[in-house]
Amino acid sequence: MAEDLVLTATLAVDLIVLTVRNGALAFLAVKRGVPPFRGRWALPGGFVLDGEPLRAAAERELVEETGLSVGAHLEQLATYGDPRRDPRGRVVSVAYLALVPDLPAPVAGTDAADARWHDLDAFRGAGHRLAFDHDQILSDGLERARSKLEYTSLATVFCGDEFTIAELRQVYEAVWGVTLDPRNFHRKVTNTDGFVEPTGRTTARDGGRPAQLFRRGAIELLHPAMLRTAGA
Amino acid sequence: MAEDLVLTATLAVDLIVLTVRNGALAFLAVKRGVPPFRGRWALPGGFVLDGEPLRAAAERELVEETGLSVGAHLEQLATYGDPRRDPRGRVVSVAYLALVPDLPAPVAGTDAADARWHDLDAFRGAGHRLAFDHDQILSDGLERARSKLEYTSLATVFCGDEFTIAELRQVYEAVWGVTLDPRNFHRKVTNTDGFVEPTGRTTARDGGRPAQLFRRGAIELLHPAMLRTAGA
DNA sequence: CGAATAGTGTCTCTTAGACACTATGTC
DNA sequence: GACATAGTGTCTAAGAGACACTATTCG
Repeated sequence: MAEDLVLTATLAVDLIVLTVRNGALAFLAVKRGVPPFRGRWALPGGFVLDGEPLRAAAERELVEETGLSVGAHLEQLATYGDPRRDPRGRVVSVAYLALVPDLPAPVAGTDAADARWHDLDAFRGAGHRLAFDHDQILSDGLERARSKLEYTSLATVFCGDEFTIAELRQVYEAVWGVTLDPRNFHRKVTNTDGFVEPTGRTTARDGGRPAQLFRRGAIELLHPAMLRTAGA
Repeated sequence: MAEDLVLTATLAVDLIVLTVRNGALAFLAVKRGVPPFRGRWALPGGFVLDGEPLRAAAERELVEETGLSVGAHLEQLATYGDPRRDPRGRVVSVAYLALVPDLPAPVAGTDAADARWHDLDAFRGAGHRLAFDHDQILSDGLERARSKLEYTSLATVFCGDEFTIAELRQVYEAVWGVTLDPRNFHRKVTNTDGFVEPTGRTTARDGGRPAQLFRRGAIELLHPAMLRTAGA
């Protein structure tokens, strides 16, 4: 292996930030203010700095580009290193997946012309294309999120600190694109030890019988798993 | 973001190559022939070349260092980018996980003093430590393999082209470190459409009643999943 | 009151797991 | 024959899903 052939690449991080807004799955995008792909929507992200851990770079870039901070859940997704994925040269990007509750509107940072939440189905239905290979990255992140809802209690990170069972169900319905039976869902969630814990308080924000409020339980893995089967 | 602070890192790939030998889970290691960590066991891997896709680098390094080629299954695992993970400087490593059938002994390449299969439990039981952060990478790969056996048909890639149900069961037992009921396992596997397909041939290599031989089926995802619960 | 949402009871079907039993080879 | 491994039958318990029913609010 000749030393002069060894690659020194520019390292970037990109973020798939998912949330549930108005019952629909949404992701965070920034409109590029500089070339390449100027004016196109892209995932938030940017270059890793010298001496900076990858995860720290992801957190920093999110704040810089959108004014939001992650808090809830941030995990590494995958690394994208196709030699031609960036027209500027060899840029290898480590993608991170963040799942967050319904946050305020983002504020575009210096390199961005705009930043906002996009309803995922609407964005794709309109035929929009993200910059670089970000459509692929977004798809991979979405698939990771969908499958993690099955066997972990991660759905709770989409909710606020206190939430009703119905709100939690709407998370599953939005992420999986299915309709679940509210009664069976309620029993399943409340019977799984450690999934959610009652706070003792109630809310009537939905107009019917007041619902109990819950918070995240201690467990991370669900036994048995939630099933992605569609209901009525 | 000042341009002079942007990181240009050296990119590497490392491989966790797992197989089942003599009923035990084993991984492939090379003894380092050059500093740093000279003389220590490490995962096979090396630097990505200019213009080379990451996955191609993983395949190339495996052949160069051990004479083995992957064939069966190779997937990206995670990327390790701690600024101090390599004493030579900032080296970011993309780890790949390979699952292979029982292959011949590896042959050490030019940079390696030795290359061989290590029984995983014996290696750890003896208190050996891999170079760099490779213990962590190995653990992560192992955990990925363990969980993927649950919900995919990947266990079959540990077997040869034709295998008996008992051989497939031994894969699960070795990877999960449990004992499974042969009768229930047999029924479960053969009743899951597309998991394995009968070849019509039999073998008597284990001294009892001849067993039917099967090959991999078409499906990739198992419904319902295999459960990691220990049997008698 | 009706409408709406929260939550429980209960039935059926499928599957996991335990394990008795039968089948077919070698020695 | 004994022994070993392959494979089937059957029972029980638990969970998924369907859905009738009760509970508690608002207007």
